Amino acid sequence: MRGRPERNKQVSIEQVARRAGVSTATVSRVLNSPSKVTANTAERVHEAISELRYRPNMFAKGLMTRQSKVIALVLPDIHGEFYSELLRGADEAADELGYHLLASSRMPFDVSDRPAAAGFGLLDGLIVMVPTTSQDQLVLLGDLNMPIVAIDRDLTDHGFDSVLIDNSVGAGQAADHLLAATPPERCVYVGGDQENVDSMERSEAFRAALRRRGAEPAPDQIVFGRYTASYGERWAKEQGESLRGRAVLAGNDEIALGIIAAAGELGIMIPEELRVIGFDNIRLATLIRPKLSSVGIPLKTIGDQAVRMLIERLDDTEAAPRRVEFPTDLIARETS
Amino acid sequence: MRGRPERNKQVSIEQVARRAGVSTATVSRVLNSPSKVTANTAERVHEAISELRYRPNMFAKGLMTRQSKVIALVLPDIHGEFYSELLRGADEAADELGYHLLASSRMPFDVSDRPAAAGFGLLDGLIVMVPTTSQDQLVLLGDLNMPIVAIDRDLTDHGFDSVLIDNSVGAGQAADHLLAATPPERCVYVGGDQENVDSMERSEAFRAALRRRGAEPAPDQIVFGRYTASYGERWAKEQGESLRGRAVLAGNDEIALGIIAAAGELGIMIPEELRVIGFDNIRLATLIRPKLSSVGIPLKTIGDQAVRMLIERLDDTEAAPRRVEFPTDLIARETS
DNA sequence: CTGAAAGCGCTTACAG
DNA sequence: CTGAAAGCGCTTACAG
Repeated sequence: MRGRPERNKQVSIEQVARRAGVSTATVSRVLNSPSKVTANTAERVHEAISELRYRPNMFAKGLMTRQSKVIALVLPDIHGEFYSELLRGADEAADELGYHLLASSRMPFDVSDRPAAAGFGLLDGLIVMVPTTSQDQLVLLGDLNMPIVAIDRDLTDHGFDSVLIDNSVGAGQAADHLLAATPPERCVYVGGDQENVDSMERSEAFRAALRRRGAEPAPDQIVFGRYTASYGERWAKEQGESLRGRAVLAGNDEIALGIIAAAGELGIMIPEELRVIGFDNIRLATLIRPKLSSVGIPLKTIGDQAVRMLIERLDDTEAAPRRVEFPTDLIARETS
Repeated sequence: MRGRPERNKQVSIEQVARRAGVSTATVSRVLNSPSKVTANTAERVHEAISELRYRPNMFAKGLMTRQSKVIALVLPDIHGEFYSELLRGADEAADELGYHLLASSRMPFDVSDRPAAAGFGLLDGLIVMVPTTSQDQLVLLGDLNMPIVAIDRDLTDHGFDSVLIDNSVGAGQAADHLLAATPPERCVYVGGDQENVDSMERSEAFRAALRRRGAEPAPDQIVFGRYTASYGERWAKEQGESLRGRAVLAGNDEIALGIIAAAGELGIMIPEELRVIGFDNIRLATLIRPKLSSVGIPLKTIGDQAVRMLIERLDDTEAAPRRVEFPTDLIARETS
């Protein structure tokens, strides 16, 4: 007989039990606590299971156990190079610990109303990257009433474990690196969205580095826009010839790439006439020529850590929220 | 019976019913079929719901309804630029249709054994990108016994709806474009993994284009490696000076970027001395200078289509598997 | 070690 | 329109 299998004809634990000549309780035991069962009966049950191609109903199971063994990673968007390593680290850790990790780009807005968002009810916990300082999102997270680990934002005060990125170290290194060969007044920070926490922290580290040299950055030495290449390109083109002799720390690699592209069109040589350092150290950084200097973030480690914290939290809802912070690090290459 | 084991304080439909002075059936109705309920009682129930902050237990609900309104998109890996648009298209369609989309990079191997993989049991359906010709994976998909839509591979014979990419159109355009200014014997296809269906199809289209000009490609004019920039770079460096005057169609943009990077180091000018066309048209293509020519794939449309087919399939398990194919298209920019 | 039975929190015919 | 009740497919104390 060919054709697609019929789904509605699901085999239940009851049928397995009957086939193996045992009770459903025993079938359940061989599946969940094999040590409580004779090798003999276990074998009979396993036979029945594979003969019938039995697969437990996860809804029924979840209804009793109150867990699904699936967790999700919610990112502002799952697109782009940036999250690659984060996902990879999280994925591997989840797998190692017997959980399944799913990624979502949608925040669970309006959980109570939107039917689709109800899917979150099936998850044991959430890892959420919260890049803005918006209060609304926090309220929503609280309403979710489930174990949550925050990435990139300290939410321990709100009761959430938090995995943080220390932007100041790497941004400071980058600024110092630029300042070593370019006068302070020719250095500039071109950041992403102003509401973005990382973007702010990086700008502050940049400002601090200048101050350490006794220089106060002018307003146009610290600017904010968007985390996109097109913003970088636009900014650079607005600067035009005045770009020559400057050194820029970009809010992320995309912005840096946009600036570099614009410089190419303007005939400005990098790094001879314009020095650029990006942030995030996306894989692409080593793909272009000259290779992009960038501040690296240990994203894989961060993903790994977030998963471990979440799964520990699942076992102990009461423990005080923990906070872990990872440093960033300048990787000087050819553009600086 | 002694006191009930107070495992949790989750509020149930029962408590809502009591508070509103109605039966649980009525509460369920105001949630799922409001038209069957008086406005008056509906209001009372809604009040109780928000006072108690009631949230339905999705496991119990799923046990009855046999659906979760959650679907997943399984990709070889969720990393990298390539899948951005695919995810975006799928995400938006799912949301529009009242479903929640989750992404996973793990194929549901060993579903019966691995506890983590059991999470798939909570999904209503799957969209799977199957880039290889491996038989094993097909068997696994069949074992899953759930609605599945395949992307990039025609699995209608196996009972799965399929969304296909017509590589030949775009690859043919690209080859013709190269052949218009470079003699056939100087043109080469540098592909990804040989087992990859797309990589093969693209090479065939390339070969066909040469033949249309009466030229038979030599073995070293069609090579396979991996879908990575480092492979492209390695290949290009092996060619060395012989690169000059060649025109290459790369298996994807990453390979193209690797080749371009190597050319940069070798001092070979693009496009004057070496012409390059990539595949996939990742966002990065317009970010480098010269801008990368590339064959575009309508990934967003593909993601959208896959979701719609899957959700339609959910409503009608019996209909014959459908197949939809989308064309590719050359976007000539500066590297060719 | 094993089974009978209660119960998890919902939905939905079936009566009223 | 509404309620009582059966039942979805599991797990797990409780007895034996």
